[in-house]
Amino acid sequence: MPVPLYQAKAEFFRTLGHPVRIRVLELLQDGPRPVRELLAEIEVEPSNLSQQLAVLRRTQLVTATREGNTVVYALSTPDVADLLRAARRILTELITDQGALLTELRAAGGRPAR
Amino acid sequence: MPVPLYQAKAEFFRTLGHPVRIRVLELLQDGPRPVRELLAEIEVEPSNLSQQLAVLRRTQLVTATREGNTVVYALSTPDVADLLRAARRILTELITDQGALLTELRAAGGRPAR
DNA sequence: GCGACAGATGAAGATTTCTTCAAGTCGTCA
DNA sequence: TGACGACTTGAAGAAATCTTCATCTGTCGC
Repeated sequence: MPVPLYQAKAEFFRTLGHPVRIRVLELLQDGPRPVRELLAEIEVEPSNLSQQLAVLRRTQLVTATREGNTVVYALSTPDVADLLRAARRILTELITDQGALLTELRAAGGRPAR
Repeated sequence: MPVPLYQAKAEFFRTLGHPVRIRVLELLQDGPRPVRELLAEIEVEPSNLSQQLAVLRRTQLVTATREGNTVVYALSTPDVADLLRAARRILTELITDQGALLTELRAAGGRPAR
């Protein structure tokens, strides 16, 4: 094993661990988009967006194609969408659980635990 | 929106972005385990493992229960396993694609691209 | 109560990752 | 050809994350 698998996984998740990168991936779920459009929807400076796109390119999560004047980005595999869906599911669950716990605590008249 | 959703997602993925934490989650997929066992399977100092477990606890991905002498950790939801599976799928695909590309390049007699 | 484990926590220096700014590349159109 | 628009790249300071070490808490057996 050249690079331990669990380390590759960790790196992979770290790639997803950035708000701008997540937004890009979510936007690309609906199909390819030129940088210009990404830029219009994400509040960030062009050079910063470019840096984040570079990270996504390096890890092969997206592909970039020059089309004349502009550059179009796309997900390199639709599996990414599955992953984001799975993440959303967990996140939703964690958040509602937290909410439920909070409600329970308040109902019990308790002060914040611990 | 208190915390933008895409930021919560990013934080969530960042939590997964550490080799030790990934290994812990994978070990816990097969069921709850005491720290002692985790420590035996992961090469890391006790205090470091503890730090990483604390991160996982903070994000509610795992739960800890004291059982007399030892502390037992468990996944807080089986969805985590799904997520890891989805990640594994993408990773496998990316890696085989890379491998295929490499083979292709070599077959074409090319020197390493770029 | 004491001593010995099993873990957790706090703090600080070492690393990584982010953001930003200046400069660079590649097309397009006059 | 030259100027401009659309991105990209490199570099450096700022900020977040890691690792490690010393210390602390909770259990058990004596």
